[in-house]
Parts: sequence; structure tokens; C-alpha cells
Amino acid sequence: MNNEIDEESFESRSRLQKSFFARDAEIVAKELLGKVLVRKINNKLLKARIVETEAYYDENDPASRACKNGDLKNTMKMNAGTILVYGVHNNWLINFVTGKKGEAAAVLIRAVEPLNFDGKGNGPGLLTKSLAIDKSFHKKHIFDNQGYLDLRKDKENLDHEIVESFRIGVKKDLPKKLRFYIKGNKFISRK
DNA sequence: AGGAAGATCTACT
DNA sequence: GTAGATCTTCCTA
Repeated sequence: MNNEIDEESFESRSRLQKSFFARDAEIVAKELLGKVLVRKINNKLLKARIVETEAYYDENDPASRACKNGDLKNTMKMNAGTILVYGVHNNWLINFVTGKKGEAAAVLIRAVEPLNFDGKGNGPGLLTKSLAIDKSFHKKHIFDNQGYLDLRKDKENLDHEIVESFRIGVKKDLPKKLRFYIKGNKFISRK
């Protein structure tokens, strides 16, 4: 695909729908694998394929920020597709709100594969640094942030096998595997 | 106003 | 494998 018209045509066909996010966090987490995060900076597009995600739920999930009252819990109840950014140990972590409005759920992006730029993607704090994602995206919607951050289907329909594991770095996990990554990908954060 | 915990990362041994 | 950096967020008072 090497002319502008094909590129434009693909771009418009490759948008995700709102209904994509309005489902259970586990489903969204799995289906986000292989999708492409697009970050626009000074009219340049940085593209990165999502290769690792985790699902988080409401106050019944001991690892979730929704266990504490406050802005993060409230944000997790917002419209599906809302961007949620929060800080841990001097790193910004990016999530997408999923499910029904009023119910707390989100998917954390844990690792990406840089497609057209140099930078690290193999960790939730590293990928936000590489893509210059910070708190300014918090509570913006993925479909309504002037294109500075977007999410697309991949051009190539790459087959991949999904591996499930328990979540990383959480003190108390649920008895269910809620971390998902693309088998064999070199950019996953940990084995 | 102050403190503790944390969905992390890096560097060192 | 372990320790320390470093700062946002939430809780307590």
C-alpha cells in the first residue's frame, strides 16, 4: 500500500467501533492483541502493535484500583473506550475503559511492538514513555482526542496464538488468568 | 498536611 | 535476585 488514497481508505476502514469496548474486559483484553496504537506527534505517526494486556474489574477484584474510592474508580465506570492513565512508581500506565457505563472495568496495555520507530515497548511504563503518553490523556475518549491517540486494526491479518497467565506485579490476584499476550512475541514484558 | 502503597524500572551483586 | 529511585493517588487527621 504505497499511495495516499489507499492509505486514507484503509485508515477509515480500520477504525474500531464503540461496541468493541463495550464488552467484558477479558474479551476486550484478548481482542486488543494485534491491534495497532497510533500516536500522532507533530504530524508524525508512531505505530505500535499491542502484544500484551491485562483485564481489571470492580471492587471484587483485589488488584484493581476500583477497590479504592476516588477518581480512578469513577473513571473505570465511564463510557467504554475512555482512556485511563495513572501513575505507579514514576511511570504512566495506560488503560481503556470497557464494559457498561456505571460498572468499573478496564484493560491495561502492558506491552507493544514498535512498528515504525525506535523505542522500548516491553513494559507498561516503557511503552507510555516511548509513545509520549502521559496524564494529559486521562479521561479523554479514544474516539475523541483530536487524533493524538488512536487505535486501529492491523493491515495484515496476522494469526497469533494467545497465552493466558496471572497478572504481573499485583499483590492479590483473582483465581483466574487475566493477563494475555501473543505467543512468541519478543516484546512481551515477562515470561 | 502527612504518610504509605503501588498494575514499575534500572542497576547492581 | 534484590534494592532503591521516585511520584501519583488515596487515606487519615
